[in-house]
This record gives sequence, structure tokens and C-alpha cells, in this order.
Amino acid sequence: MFTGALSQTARTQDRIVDAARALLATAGLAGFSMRAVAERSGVTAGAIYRHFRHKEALVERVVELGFEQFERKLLEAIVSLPVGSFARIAALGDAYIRFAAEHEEEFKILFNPVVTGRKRVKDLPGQGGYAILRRCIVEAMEHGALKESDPDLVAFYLWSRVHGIVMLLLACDFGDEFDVEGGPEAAELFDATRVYVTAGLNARE
Amino acid sequence: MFTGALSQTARTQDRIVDAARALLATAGLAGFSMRAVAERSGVTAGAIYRHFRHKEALVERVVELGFEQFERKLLEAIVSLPVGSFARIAALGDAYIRFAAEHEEEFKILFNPVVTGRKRVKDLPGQGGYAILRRCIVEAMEHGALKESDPDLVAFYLWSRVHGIVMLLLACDFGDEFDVEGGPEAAELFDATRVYVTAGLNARE
DNA sequence: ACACGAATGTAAACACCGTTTACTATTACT
DNA sequence: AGTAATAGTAAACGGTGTTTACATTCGTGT
Repeated sequence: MFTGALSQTARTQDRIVDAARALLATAGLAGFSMRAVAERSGVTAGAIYRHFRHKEALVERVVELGFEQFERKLLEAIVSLPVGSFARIAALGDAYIRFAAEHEEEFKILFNPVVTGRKRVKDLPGQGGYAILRRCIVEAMEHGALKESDPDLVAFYLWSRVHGIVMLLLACDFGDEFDVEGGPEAAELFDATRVYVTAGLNARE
Repeated sequence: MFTGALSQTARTQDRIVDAARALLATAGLAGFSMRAVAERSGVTAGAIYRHFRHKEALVERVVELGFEQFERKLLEAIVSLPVGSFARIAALGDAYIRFAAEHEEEFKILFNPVVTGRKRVKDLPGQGGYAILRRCIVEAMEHGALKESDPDLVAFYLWSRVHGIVMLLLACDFGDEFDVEGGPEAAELFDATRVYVTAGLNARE
């Protein structure tokens, strides 16, 4: 049967997922228990198992939604910038870093090999942003903004770069190496090291 | 009193830590329970609390030992290479990646912001390798192997690069983007993208 | 050599966790 | 209206990290 309204099933399933997302964002993975999710969604812990096979499946769903939101942010970041420009690539890196900063707890989960398994890039929503990045790289090469090269290799290089900046700063406090109180922010270091990416490190010219 | 032998305290404490390290390496964090560590070290779970305040403190100790071993590997990697050479810097990256590959489970923990807290780089054994890397960079600049620049910024750039490669590959499978069955290895991608680091990406010369 | 206090270990309990079970209430459809 | 699937509940189960009450061992001063 089809009614315009959502089925009761869908309603509580959504409430569970919403509660799970909120809980993960505020309490982190430590405070994320089935009973806590249940209470937040006005349901009993056992009821969650009518909608998700186990806790991991619920976490996976949250991660999936996180990646969808992530992809949306990446698309928004480049939409108003000229096709084929280096600015588009820089904007993607910036959006990546901004997302990580604004959704810290969620980001820690998205790419955490301990809490969620290793993901095939192809199966991620929007290929985890890889597809967008690769397209911008190809276009930039066509427009002469980037040296011609293997776009997959460049995409991996640039992705691992922003990812490394974010993950390293999540794991380590560089407050004593860079005299910024509380440590420098990812966005600053991303900007400050950009020149190395464009011009290279070699002294030889 | 002082005897040549270790005190009983130190003995069982070592046995606990050894068991913890072995368990973490084989079963990962999922199989790492206080009772499992206890059984492996021939002791009761409660006894562990005479030596470590809580589970996290035990994990922290394992992480600390991991960082010490990590630093040793980095030092070994450069000792026979000429001071001031770019080869030293490349060797550090290589050792970083090799360590991550050979101690995968341990590495996932060392830099995981979810399982261990954010660490001050200065407090890590060997500053987590930062001190070694920075010294090699300064020496390379003095010998003209690297463009003159802020060594801290370059160190962060290079560290985040290897870290990003490793963490990204731990989280994601790129088997479909690079036609290497099961996905490419970190060492391959590290080598293949090195030219971007030395020469830069810009088309403009 | 002995005694005594601290250090170390044990077994059992506690509260919490993910998950399952037995049961009830609701829903959708003939 | 009747019925079979669906959705929800409360209680239980085994496992977890941690604490407790108690026993043992150890180190040391006399």
C-alpha cells in the first residue's frame, strides 16, 4: 500500500539515525551506545534491531550519510569557480579541511580504519570526493593550469596531502613546533605549504 | 633493597605489557580486553590494576613503546646515508611507510585520535620522529639539496604527506582507481608521487 | 629471626554494554 | 472482521572495565 505519509517504519528508523548522528557528533564514539541511541529516539534498545542488524550497521549508515554531506560540501565549494582553474582544486582542499574542522567527531569516524572497515573508494557516496577531485584535475590539465601527468596519481597525491594534514593534527598537537598557542589550524598549514605543492622543494632549477 | 634481578613487580608489569603488545598486534583493538591481557600474562584481570590505573593507561604504555620502536627504525634508516642528502629525507619517508606496513595494527593505534588522546609532539619519544626529520631537512638545506625555507613548515609538509598516504590507504581501497589488484601499496604511491614533491605541479615554469 | 606494614594477587561483585528471546500491540491487506 | 507480518517491549544472557574484600607475599627495621 502506498500513502503519501511516511510509514511508521521509516519514521522511527529516521529518528534512530538522527539520534545516532547527534549522539556521535556530541558525545563521540565513546558515548555512542545502543541504549543511549534508543533513549534519544524514544524507543527501546531492542527495537533498534528491527531496523539495523547490529551496532556496526547503524554506524555504517551514519558514516554513509556523513559521506553524502561531505560530497555536497565539496560540490558547493567549486560550483562558482571557473572550470579548469587551479582555484577549484585549492577550494576542494579547503572544503575538505573545513568539513573536518566543523564535523570533527564525525570525520574521525568516517576515515577510521578501527571503527569502520576499509572502504572501496568506488562504493563511497561520490567516491568519497575522489571523482570530483579527479575531474577538476583533468580540467585543470586541459586548461594548462597543471602540468600534464597521470590524473589518478595527482588526485591521490593531493587527497593524501589534505588527509594527512587533517589526520596528523587530529592525532598530534604541534603547539611547540609552531609558536601558535594550542597548535596551528589545518587551514593555516594547508595554505602555508601550498607553495611547496605548486613549485616543489628542489633547489635545482 | 637492591638485587641484580628484577623485582617481582617489574617482572609481572613487563609480562602484562608484553601480553598487551602481542595481543594488540595479533587481535587488534577489538580483541584487546583486560581479561584477555590478564590470561596471556598469567594473572587475574584485577591484578593489572595494581600496575595501570585503567585500560587506557595500559594502551598508552603500549603506544609509548610503539613510538620508541618507531623512532629506532627511523634512525636506522638514515644512519648510513650522507648527511645533508635528499636521500636521507626520502629514506625517512620510506621507513615511516615500512613501519606502518609491518606493524599495521599497532600503527592504527599510535595515531588514532579515537583510541588515544591528542598527543603533544614534544612529549612523544623522539618527538614522534619529528626531530629527526627536521634535522635532516635543515642539513639538506645547508647542503643545497633543498630550497631554503622554514624547516618546520617543510617538516610538517613532508610528515603530513607520508602520514596521509598511509592513513588514506588504511581507510580506503583504491583497487579500482589504480589497476593494481587489491589496491596499490603505500610504498609504490610514495615513490610514484615523489616527483610532484621535488618538482611541483605547476605548469608555469 | 621475627614481626609488621606495604605491596601484590585473587575471586566475586557491580554497572554497563551489545544482543537475543518471549511476548504483546500494532499495522496492512484479503 | 480476520489474519499474518511488522514493530515494539521488558527481561535475560554473556561479556566488558572496574572496584571491593580478602589473602598472600615481600621488604625492611629491630
